Parts: sequence; C-alpha cells; structure tokens
Amino acid sequence: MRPESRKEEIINAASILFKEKGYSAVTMRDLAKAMGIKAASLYNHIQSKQEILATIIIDLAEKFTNGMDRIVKSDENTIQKLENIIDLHIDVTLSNADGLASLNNDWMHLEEENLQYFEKMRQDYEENFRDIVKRGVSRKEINSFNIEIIVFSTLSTLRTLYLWYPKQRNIDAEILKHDMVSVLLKGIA
Amino acid sequence: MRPESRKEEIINAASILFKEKGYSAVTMRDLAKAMGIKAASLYNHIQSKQEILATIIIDLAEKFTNGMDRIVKSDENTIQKLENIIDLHIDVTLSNADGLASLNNDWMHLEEENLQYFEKMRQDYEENFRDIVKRGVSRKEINSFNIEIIVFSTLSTLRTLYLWYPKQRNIDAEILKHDMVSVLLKGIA
DNA sequence: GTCTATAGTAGGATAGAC
DNA sequence: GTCTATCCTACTATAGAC
Repeated sequence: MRPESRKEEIINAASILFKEKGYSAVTMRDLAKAMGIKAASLYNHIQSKQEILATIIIDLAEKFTNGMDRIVKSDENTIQKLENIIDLHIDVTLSNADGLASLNNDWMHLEEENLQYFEKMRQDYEENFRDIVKRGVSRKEINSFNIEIIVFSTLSTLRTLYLWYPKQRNIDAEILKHDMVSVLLKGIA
Repeated sequence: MRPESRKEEIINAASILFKEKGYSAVTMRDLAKAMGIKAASLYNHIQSKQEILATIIIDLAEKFTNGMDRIVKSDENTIQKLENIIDLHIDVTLSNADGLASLNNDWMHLEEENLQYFEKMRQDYEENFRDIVKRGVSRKEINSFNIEIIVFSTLSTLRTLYLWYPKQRNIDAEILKHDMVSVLLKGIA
C-alpha cells in the first residue's frame, strides 16, 4: 500500500462510517473513535465534517465526469459506448466502493457551491447517457423500448454496484464486466 | 380521498421529509413545521420519532413479503413469476413512493426487534427471488448468466423505481409494466 | 499530533396550562 | 389538540497545554 496521509486515513474511515449509517448519523466522536483518537484531534487535519463529505463525493463525481467525457468523444458505436460506461462504473466501484455510498445517499447534505457543482455533474452525466441511448435507438443499434426506462434501469443497476460488489469477493472483475454487459444489454429471458 | 387520521398525516409528512434528507437529518421541529404545529404537539399522536420510522418501513416490508409469498405459492412458470414480481414493485411504488425511500435508505436506523424483523423479511425476500431465478435457469426458462448478477441487477432496478417513477407522470402504469418487463427480461441490445 | 476543557447550539422528549 | 417552557443530552468546533 502507498503511504496515506493522516487526512486520507480520516477520509477513508469516514467513508466506511458514512456508508454504514449515513452522513448525518455519524458524529465526529464516532469518527475519532474509529481512528483511535479524540474528536478534537481530527481538526488538526480537516476543517470540518462538511469538508470530509465534499472531498469524498466531489472526487468521485469528477471521476465519472471525466470518464464519461472520454466515452462521449470516442467514435465507437452505441454498444461499445455502453460497454465502456459499464467498465467505468465497475472500475470506480473497485477503487472506492465505500465512498460511492456517500455519493449516492448523502449528496443532498453538500453545501452551497459543492452542491451545485455536484448536481450539475450528475445532470450532465445522465444527459450524456440518455443521448447515447437515443442515438443507439435511432440507428437501430438497440431496441426501441421507452428510452427513459432503459436509462433508468441501467443507471440504477450501475449506481447500486457499490452495495453488492464487496459481497462477491470470488467474482473476477473481468467476468463481472462480461456478465454485466450480457445481462444489461442482452437480457436474461 | 379517505379521511386521514392525524397520525397518518404525520407519517405521510414524515415520509416526504425522510425522503428528502434522510431520517437522521430530519428533526421533530422540521416535521412539526411541515404540519403547521409545534414539535411538542406531535407527541399527542405518536410516541417517538423512532415509531414513525418503524411504521413507515415495516408496513411496506410486509406488503412485499405478502406479495412474494403469493407469487412463490403460485404454479406459474419463471417468466410469469418474474413479471408478477415486477408488478408487485410497481404497485407498491405507486401506493407509497415516499415511504420506499425510508425502506431503502433508513432501515439501519430501526431499533431492536423491528431491525431484526425487517432484516429477516429482506433476506427472505431476496432468497425467494434467487430461488425463482435459479429454478428458471435449471429449467432453461432464462439464460444462464451468473445468477447473482441477474438477481442483483433486477432487484436494483426495482428497488430504485421510487426515485424515478414520480418524475415520469406521463407514463401509464400498464405501459410502464410492459416496458419494464421487456427491458429487464428481454434486454435492450 | 494529540490531549482536556469547554463554548455555543440544537436535538428528542416531557410537564402542565388552555 | 395545541401551546409555552424547559430538561437533559449530544453535537460541531475552538482554545490552549503538552
């Protein structure tokens, strides 16, 4: 493992606690106890509880935004783009499954500029996703079911990966990617 | 509309607030303000904040449990059973989308017996679902992708319906059911 | 970098008047 | 059924010693 700064250790410990109980239910005393120190000591490394939440969420949201930008700019077909989006979600989940819980469940506790910044990234991500599906339907690369239902069902599954993947230790990442592509794109029936 | 008791009004108002900010971040003063009264007045109708959460979640979990029991007992084939499960989720979502937010995100704040009762119902539900998928695979009624991935992706989508359906006012429930079945079972590619 | 002590605020819940 | 007043606890964050 690479050496973590004390601040990174705190943020990682916080990610786990936020995942278990949610941002609002985790106290600075809880976090300090998990670190083996007193609550007051945390403030030598971080400015506020809010700063911890923002660091967790914004970093992850930017990873998704950058990944999506690359996929949108590529000249691959719709199916390949959807496969790349699935890969992106699996890769981010593997790198920080705990933090994704905060991104999914506690984003509304971000304050001011960070809340706006996050909501803009999230909306742009969804619109890029929807545009890829739309283009796929008009080019007859994918079935013309209701576009919103395709977008919703696919994104729901990808966004919930963080809950499920840590329980499936024995599934190899490549097999996961392959089967996820099969189930999401080719159907199960 | 049927006449609501004051307690039901409080629980409905709480469901909306819990959906927006989560159980821990909603105060009894917030809830009282939404009802147009003072916080102390709430306690003439409910015993505690915890009782409100338990009422919301346990009622919904029992609806899912009872619905699944009926489906399991029926002698329909796997595809029909999966269609009935999709129907069940759509029906419960239509009847109480706000409450489903608490069931999905705040169940860990249940206390004692209610937490155990909920976790048992949730686990049984997942196992019933998994058994239906397993039987479908062994009878070659559905494709033999990784069973856990099928269970996970389908349940993720159904569990997240509450977030998405209220935004899609113009989709008829029957069309939603039909397209959801198509997307989840037959694939999009 | 961590501690003790504490300021200042806000939380859930109760008592008793109307 | 709702109110005002209040209890007691717990929260985030700071000050200053070591």
